[in-house]
Amino acid sequence: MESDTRSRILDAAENLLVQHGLDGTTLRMITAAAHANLAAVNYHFGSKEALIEAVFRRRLTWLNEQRIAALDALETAAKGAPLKPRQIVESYFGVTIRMAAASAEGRTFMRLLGRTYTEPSEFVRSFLAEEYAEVIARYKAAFFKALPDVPQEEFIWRFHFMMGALSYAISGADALRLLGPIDDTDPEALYARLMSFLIGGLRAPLPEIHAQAVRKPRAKRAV
Amino acid sequence: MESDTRSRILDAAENLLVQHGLDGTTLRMITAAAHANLAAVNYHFGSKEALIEAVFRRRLTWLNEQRIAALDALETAAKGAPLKPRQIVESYFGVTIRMAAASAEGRTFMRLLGRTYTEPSEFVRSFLAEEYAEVIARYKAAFFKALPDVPQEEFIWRFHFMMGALSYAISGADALRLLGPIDDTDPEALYARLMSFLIGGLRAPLPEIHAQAVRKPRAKRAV
DNA sequence: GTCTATAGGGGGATAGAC
DNA sequence: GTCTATCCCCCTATAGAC
Repeated sequence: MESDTRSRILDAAENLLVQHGLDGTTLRMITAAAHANLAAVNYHFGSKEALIEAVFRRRLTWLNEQRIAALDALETAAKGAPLKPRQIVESYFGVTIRMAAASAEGRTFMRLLGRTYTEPSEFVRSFLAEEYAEVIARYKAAFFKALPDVPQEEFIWRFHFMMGALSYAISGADALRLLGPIDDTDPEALYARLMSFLIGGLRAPLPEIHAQAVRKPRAKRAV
Repeated sequence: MESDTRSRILDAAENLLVQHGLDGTTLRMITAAAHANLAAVNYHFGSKEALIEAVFRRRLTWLNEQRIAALDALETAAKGAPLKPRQIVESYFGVTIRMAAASAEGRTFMRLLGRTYTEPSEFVRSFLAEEYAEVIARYKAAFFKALPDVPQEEFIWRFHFMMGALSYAISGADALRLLGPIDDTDPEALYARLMSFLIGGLRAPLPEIHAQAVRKPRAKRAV
């Protein structure tokens, strides 16, 4: 069961990053936890930033491939017809929740990912943008086709809100436990709850601004 | 227009914290931006942690008082009858969005707050718990009364999801702009969009797990 | 109250032996 | 590939002059 130093460093970094954040995790903490030497990080990865990037890419590349594969399967089955919004949501978020459900490592990573969406660090932003480019393009296209009545800008906001709910769902342990004792040990239940909420939000009546925008293009811009 | 050193430090810290995070912001950055001396932070606040706490409490105490006042007004008007879920949601999130809408400082602070919910740092968690205790208790009680059919655990999750959507809504500029060009300069539009989504999610049909839980208490726990 | 100067610790990175 | 030792930088906090 001896894994090589490189993998041990990645595992240790993943665990520590989710606990202490990007800046709060030091190379000394990582190498100590990985039973490796301090210099090993620079030998294997080149720098702290490059290590962090490797931690994300290791699982994120695979995750996004799964998402695309799930969408491919749906679209093949539909033979060119638009998908149901529910199918698309289940496809995207289902793959995500399933990764969290499959293993403790998956959960750790998803929590790290949830935290990191709000991390404005430039270098993180750039490689996340790279990793997500294809998935985003594919799912946006599928949603636009499935919901031709929803203005694209509205949909982008709703997808954004869905990501927020997902993020909190996964990092639930960290964020406001203030709300009350919650049982987040049952991924199937979490999946069902989240899906119900997301579909409800996605299919909600459009806010009035759209009607206004059509009828009165020169309406006052509210403060 | 000369403000005192203490206020200038708080303002500078607020701006820098949202850009660079808690660990990424140094006292040197803050005092330089505030045109104050490095030692001034320790003189006025005692430590970096105490300064951060002061940054949050300065606006959060007021914000939560507003939320409670809004709920008080609704409940007085209702004379003991349950409120509509929509009213409660609009009350809580409306106050929040309004603070973001009112000024650039409000927006900055709300983005900082959104980021911080996922910050697992112990000292942050403890003073946030303190600041939120009363609001959470009041709103939970109002929701339970308004939605007697929704199991409390389900509601706690849904409130959690709503907080996530709110958080992403406010920190929209930071998080996945990948989704596409979004216009977050119109708080009224954002309010309308978010409210529509949140109400849709809150009122969504309950997931099947509840029916199962009632009918088969000994049902297999899904992995 | 505000400054300078500095203590004292910890950070990332690297040189060079093995 | 892995280690030790070390460089050099930046951090928070404080002592003490003004």
